[in-house]
Amino acid sequence: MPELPEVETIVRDLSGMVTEAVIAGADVVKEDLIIGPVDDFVERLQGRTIGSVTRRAKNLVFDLGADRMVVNLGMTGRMMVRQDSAPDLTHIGVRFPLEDGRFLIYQDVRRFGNLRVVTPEEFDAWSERQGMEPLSGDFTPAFLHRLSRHSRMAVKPWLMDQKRVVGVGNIYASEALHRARISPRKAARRLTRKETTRLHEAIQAVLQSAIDFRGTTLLDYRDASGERGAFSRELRVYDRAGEPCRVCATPIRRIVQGGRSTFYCPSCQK
DNA sequence: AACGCGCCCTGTCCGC
DNA sequence: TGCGGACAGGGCGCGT
Repeated sequence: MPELPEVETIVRDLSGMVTEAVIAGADVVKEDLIIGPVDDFVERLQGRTIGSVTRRAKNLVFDLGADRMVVNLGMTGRMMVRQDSAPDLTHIGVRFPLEDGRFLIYQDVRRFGNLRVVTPEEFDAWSERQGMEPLSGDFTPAFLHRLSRHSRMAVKPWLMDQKRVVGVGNIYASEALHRARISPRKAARRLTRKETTRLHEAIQAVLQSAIDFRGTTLLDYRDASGERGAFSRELRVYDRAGEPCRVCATPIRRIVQGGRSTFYCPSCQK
């Protein structure tokens, strides 16, 4: 579920809510969510102060001083702050009681998400293996164009591959390509310089706009307070098969690429 | 190396 | 009402 804007929204919220909070413990309800030994995970969290909450790619990163906790939300993961232990919630994966009496709750219906504790050195090594942050200054039209030269893949699944550029998932890949007026089926290496320039601009614009609207909620996504994202209403093509293109009124089409739905306007995106 | 595919898991919706 | 199949914001590991 969560792509860059959703994770960024959660991170900013959590940053204001739990920075300087002390983690009293970790009640691991679903052990398969934890990467590595569960007892080690719990031990390394207990009594630690949350120094900061940041984002790398689609992951939440909690700085705990000696270690870092990295959380990937998968499709249906949620990280929320509650005043109680959230007895009303189903599918709770991990409860983190805070010393001030509140609870940090990790909830995940499908359990595609995961949590792990790593050393700063392990974190840096992992971070270096990730693709580029699309909202960073290093992400330039020239960089995107150079990357695209090598791949015969269709640009839409190509864009979603996190080893190149991170944060763009199924929704924002379709949305960015529509804004850039590029067919999702076009081979990455066939993109012209003008197209990669438009795509660069479209990626940054759609991600920034989605952050401003606090993310997209289709079904499961919730922010750290349990609220929905408002970008759903701003979507131009995603989940709009058969509905008129907001630019030219041509019915939006749905195709499958790499087992995932792609939405596009056959008229705007040649 | 690059790429396509199946799979992990639970819930919902749609057609019959 | 029941049931099978398709589908859902991700990512890993496999084979070719």
